[in-house]
Amino acid sequence: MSLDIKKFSDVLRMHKVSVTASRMKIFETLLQAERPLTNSEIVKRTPTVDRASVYRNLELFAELGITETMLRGWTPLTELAEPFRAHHHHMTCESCGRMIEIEDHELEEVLGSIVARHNFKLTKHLVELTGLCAQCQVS
Amino acid sequence: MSLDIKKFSDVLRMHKVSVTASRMKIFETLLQAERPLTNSEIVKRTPTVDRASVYRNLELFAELGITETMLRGWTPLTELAEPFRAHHHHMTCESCGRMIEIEDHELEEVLGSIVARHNFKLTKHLVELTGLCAQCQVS
DNA sequence: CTCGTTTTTGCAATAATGTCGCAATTTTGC
DNA sequence: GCAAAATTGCGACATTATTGCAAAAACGAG
Repeated sequence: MSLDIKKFSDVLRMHKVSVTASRMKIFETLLQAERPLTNSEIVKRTPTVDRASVYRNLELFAELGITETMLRGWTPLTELAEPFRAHHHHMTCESCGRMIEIEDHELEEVLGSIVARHNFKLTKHLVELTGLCAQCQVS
Repeated sequence: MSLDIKKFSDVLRMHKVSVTASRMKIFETLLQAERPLTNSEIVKRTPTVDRASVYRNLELFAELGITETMLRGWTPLTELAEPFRAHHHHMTCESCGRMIEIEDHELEEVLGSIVARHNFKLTKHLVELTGLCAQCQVS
């Protein structure tokens, strides 16, 4: 059994929710995804799991912090979060749709200081940059 | 006529799209909103405008940069962007739902340098912080 | 392993949300 | 004003999401 799968079932157990075949399927779908997916893509890619169960579990995953959600236009996209995926943000090209992952220490620090200033306790954060990539600027 | 309304119609004319009553209504709804709204809230708050027209125009507004969209859970929320609203980001309390607006020069600079490093040309960006506010941490 | 309990699932019905084509209306530029 | 172009409302439809409930699966104690 892959390490990720084991980590995943541990997280479920840790929160005292059952480890079921449906949850495994959905998790594997996200694990194998080449990019963040829409809800309906996830539904389509887990044909053995009923639509309702997919939704119920995606909501659960979000609550447990297993997944993160971002926005493309008006469509929410979901991908795995830490520790299944390294922490990162996204920079999306409006023209070609390419999505670059961003990891930046300084950014994280600035965010930390903003939060501290307001006495917030941060549980998650999302940064989305949108524009034109180098190629699409010239062509 | 309010200054915002005038600015709004100027933006429309500048992009050579018609200034219509529907667009005005939708814009006013956003202008009067006390917080970012979901699509269906906007539909409900503009009863004289057909659902389809609301959607078509919200899409137009987003293209023209009149509005910005962010995510609450899986639900996209829309609010006015610059110049109708000062540029800002959001910090949301998970417990009480309160949304604090963030404005931070250093943050903008770091984002700028990240973008430059990748030769992107930025058209917009979004920062969403989620956690517990000072009050909810103690209680 | 087996049993009783609890949780989760699938199903089916239904609600909510979003999209599309088209004729009628409104806006625009002249 | 008037003709052309853009936009709207309407209605039908497609897609997406939610809910109640009985059946099935997972759990944990013994």
